[in-house]
Amino acid sequence: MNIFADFHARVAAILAGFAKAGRLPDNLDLARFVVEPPREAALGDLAVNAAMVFAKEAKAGFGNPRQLATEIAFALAEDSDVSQAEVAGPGFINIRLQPHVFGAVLRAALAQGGDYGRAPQGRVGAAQKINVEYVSANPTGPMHVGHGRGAVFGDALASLLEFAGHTVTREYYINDAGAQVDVLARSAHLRYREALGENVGEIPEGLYPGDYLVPVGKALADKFGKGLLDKPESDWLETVRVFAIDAMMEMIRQDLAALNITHEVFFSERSLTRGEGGDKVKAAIDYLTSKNLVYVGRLAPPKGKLPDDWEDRDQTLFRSTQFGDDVDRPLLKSDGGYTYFASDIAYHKVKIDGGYNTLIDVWGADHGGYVKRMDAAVKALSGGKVALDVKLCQLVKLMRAGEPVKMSKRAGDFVTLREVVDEVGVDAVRFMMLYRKNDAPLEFDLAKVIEQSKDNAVFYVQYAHARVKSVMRQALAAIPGLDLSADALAKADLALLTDEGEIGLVKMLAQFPRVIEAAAAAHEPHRLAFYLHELASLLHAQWNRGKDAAELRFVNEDKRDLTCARLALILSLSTVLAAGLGVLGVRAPDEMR
RNA sequence: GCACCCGUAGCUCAGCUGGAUAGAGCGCUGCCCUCCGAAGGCAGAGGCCAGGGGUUCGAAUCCCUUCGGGUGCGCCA
Repeated sequence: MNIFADFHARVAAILAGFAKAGRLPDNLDLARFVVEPPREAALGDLAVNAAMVFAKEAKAGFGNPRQLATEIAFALAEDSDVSQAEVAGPGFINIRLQPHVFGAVLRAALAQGGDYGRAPQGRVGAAQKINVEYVSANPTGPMHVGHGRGAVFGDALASLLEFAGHTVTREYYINDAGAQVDVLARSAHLRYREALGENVGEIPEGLYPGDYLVPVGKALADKFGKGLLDKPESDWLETVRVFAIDAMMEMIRQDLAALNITHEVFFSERSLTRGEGGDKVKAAIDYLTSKNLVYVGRLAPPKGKLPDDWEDRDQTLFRSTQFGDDVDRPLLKSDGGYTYFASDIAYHKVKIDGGYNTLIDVWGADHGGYVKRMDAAVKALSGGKVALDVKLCQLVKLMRAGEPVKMSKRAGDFVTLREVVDEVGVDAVRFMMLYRKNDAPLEFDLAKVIEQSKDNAVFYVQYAHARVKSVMRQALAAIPGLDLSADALAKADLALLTDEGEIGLVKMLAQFPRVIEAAAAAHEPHRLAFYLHELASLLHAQWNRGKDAAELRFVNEDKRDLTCARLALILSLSTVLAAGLGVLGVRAPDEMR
């Protein structure tokens, strides 16, 4: 039950009536106006801006927007759920709802439990098939904190979209085709020689020095003995590469598992050219060629400082400028191989052919310069039918008690994602990474996130949930035999909830479905995190009012009906907290021990 | 030189795709525990939404521009 969407439909119906009577054009885009909570609660329960939005269209039939507003308000006042509808300010319609509407919201929330706020089955038309590609760290080493942010973001976004009624696939693109996996193979081979007793000394420049390859070397030695020793690289490279990539991917999978992240699809870049179905990169290029979007030409060198090895020559180019890119982009390297972009085009073509309406790519901010060309490619490949949204995650600055954590680039001496998770826990890592817009830089303070104070948003929200559970336990102790099930509490006399704070909490509850919808539509899970924090804040505040005024406490032994009504309220709130945290992948504990 | 992201309270950040008098936490000042978890809460001070133009009923939000910060800039991934 979403009263905002509900009343949007009712106002839309009123407008349609005016259109039928010839007083408004009948091609109004009804998605343009909104029904939202008013700026201040004192103004009412719902605010509608339709009259102002359609001011231009209403000129002929109504004169000025206030007249349109007045007539909409008049029609709304007939609604049995409305106690008052009045025009205010430049043309807002402020609606005050009958108390029974909020009772109905509360009962609906209790009846639906963890599914309250989940998109109803009825919205088939709006549901999409969405592919979320995230993490996609190169399989050359353990994940660092920056990867972790993209991972958590992508995972929470995927869950959010599912909760909002979409069909979602979580996907990981393995960059296993480039030169750096050859470097990985050489590095692993060195560790292999080391495992067989050779003193390899310092790891040479250009190879991966990290200790994490030591066990890979040992495993190679166990499996192949001396079989890969004293042979030219061409004899062992392929074997070692496959082996090392598998080991790295296994390690990455474990890092992700530590964050409760799993992907349904791991897509190998290499499989594009060597997998079943032939060379998919060639097929993609052929497809673009057939659309006359590929040509051989010369690119102007970039202005400013020229690259040292610049060589003016013809290239095979994709006409990305036709789709908004700044320059056309090369598809073939000078050695004849495919560029990374060419592979990525093929990869996105595979996704498009998979029937998705929306593709979401989660990348690090350092790939921002790549967005336009990818967008151009998806437009070209899908004929503009498939939407691509690239979400860029900014850097994570690791801090400890206000001081930056030193991250030297030397010898694999960096803080891994795993170390951070082990130190502060999954919940803290996940929530803090989501408690920020994805395109804003993030300061992650290792000391602060394990602090148990309101300074720490994770704790604060979890505590709100635990506090409700605690009150429930107290209630049972105070009134033995009380039935605390949602079914029983839903039968309480909810009209007894008349305190301002209580009504504020019910309104907050009513907003949950709307927050889910908006956050999902904008692909912004942080909105949910902020909503949960605000909900927790209101809950703590109401709890505290009971400190000063005993009659406001949730549990009153001698007022059983009132107690039940209040328990119904906070139970529904705890359900929302649990559901919301669940979407973010954070636990909702029953007690904070 | 060009492109993209960002600029909101002393600090860290929200601001619901253009709505009403711009919000929260920290920090600062002053309060609240014989009482459901003070691991909390209440109140106060603090702003030319980087600057300047524009679009319209209405702009922190959209467009142009200047300044300041970040990222990237044939064939790497």
